[in-house]
Amino acid sequence: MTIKLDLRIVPRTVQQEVVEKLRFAILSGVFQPGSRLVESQLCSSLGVSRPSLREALRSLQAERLIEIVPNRGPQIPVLSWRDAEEIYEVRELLEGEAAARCAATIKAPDLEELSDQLERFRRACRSNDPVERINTATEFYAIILRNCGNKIIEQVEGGLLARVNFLRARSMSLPNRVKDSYEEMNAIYVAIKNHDPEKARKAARRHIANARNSAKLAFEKIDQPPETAKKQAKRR
Amino acid sequence: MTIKLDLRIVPRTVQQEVVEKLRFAILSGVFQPGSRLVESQLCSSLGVSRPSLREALRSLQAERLIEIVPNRGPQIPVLSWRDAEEIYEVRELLEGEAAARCAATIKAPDLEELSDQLERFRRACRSNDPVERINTATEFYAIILRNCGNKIIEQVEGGLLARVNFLRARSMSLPNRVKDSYEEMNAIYVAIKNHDPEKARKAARRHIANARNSAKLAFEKIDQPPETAKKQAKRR
DNA sequence: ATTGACAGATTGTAAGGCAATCTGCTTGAC
DNA sequence: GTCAAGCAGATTGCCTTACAATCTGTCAAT
Repeated sequence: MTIKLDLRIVPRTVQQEVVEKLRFAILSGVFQPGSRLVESQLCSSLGVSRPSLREALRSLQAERLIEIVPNRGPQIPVLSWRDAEEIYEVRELLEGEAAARCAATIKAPDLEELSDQLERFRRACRSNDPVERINTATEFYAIILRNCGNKIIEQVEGGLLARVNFLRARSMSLPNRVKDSYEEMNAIYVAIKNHDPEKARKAARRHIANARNSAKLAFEKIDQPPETAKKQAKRR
Repeated sequence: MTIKLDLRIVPRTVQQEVVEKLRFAILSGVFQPGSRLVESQLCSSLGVSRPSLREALRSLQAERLIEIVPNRGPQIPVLSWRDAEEIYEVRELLEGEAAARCAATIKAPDLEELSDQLERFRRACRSNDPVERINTATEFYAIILRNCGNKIIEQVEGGLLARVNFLRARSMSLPNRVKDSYEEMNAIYVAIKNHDPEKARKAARRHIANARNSAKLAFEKIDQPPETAKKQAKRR
């Protein structure tokens, strides 16, 4: 079997770099939800012209990472709990399906990669590095999604995950959540290893459902001081 | 109960109009798959400046209605059958879920609207107006999606539907497909009316699965003369 | 306290320009 | 005749400048 390698070189354009930089910044929580992004400021801090920046903003708008109100400009959307909940509901469907397909079709080398990644997550849990926990967990899901045999699921999930990602850091830091999280992910892995699609689907769904519940607790904690939130809302 | 009316006026910007016009044009099949879109031509035919057009193109790119290759510009993506199949697979999941939720929660007035729309579709089937058939069928699904209580499902489905829409006109025109289609949609409606979520889910999934099979036949019919397709591909 | 008007800030859109890249055609060598 | 090299035109990526439309906040007037 020959190695299937994609040699295509995709030139990196300014526009792409801006999209990636801004996406990373948004996901990292650099901008407060509800805050406005001023084009001229972004231009100077990124070192690009306004047209290039505006193209990048349109891309992010279509990804729903920012909202653009005509004549007011781009701003970081304020995610209500209901919004987040709906995303988790769809993720439950899609990740369940992905895990089931994965269990049916995954090959040995990919399975091994999944196992390694789970181990990495376990180690990250023992250490006290929340960023590493998120990264290893994300990569664990990513392997499942890559091997589910359906690129659309992968694409859609990627978009949804981005939008609730900032909740994950908080919910992961809830007491006991890390340990539960590992056990749930291990259950998914075992079901996939045993090529049991329905068990894998259930395990994945349960995992997302639990993550949703943790996220809800975390969300209420964030939203608890309503004074600050209301002032913020009024100011814009 | 007071009437809940959204009085907000959203000013229409040039870039929005361009996005809508181009999206409509793409979905209507004005451009051949694989053909390139030249910015200067689009600018003059739309009567807008290049920056505005390019912003609109970025939006469409993020919707995956066009592809933009650096230094080559935008082009209409060539949908392989596998791509289309994967979209149908995800639609089966999502529309099934939407129908089930709809069955659980839909209220009388919306149910009546659904019934009316089904009747409109039935009439469109009797007439020989393929455009009207597609429109009424699309609106039938849209009502279900609107009432499923999850905006994310609605959004994702909208994006997916757009990308396989051009296949629907062809698969609908296959012999007997119209009649089967009506009966399947009627089954969905009856299950929703009876507030039977699982039956609604199954009916919706069966409907999409059948639509997928018809689309496959239609797709093979399009793709049959490989000479033309290859010449087209070579030319770009 | 509410209204009205004004100034400053910001966005929406256009136009022009130039370097980098791609494409197709021609030329030249074998 | 075939194939590689090179050239010219077309096209895109990106920047700068510009200006009208719109929004926001302030301040005076009622």
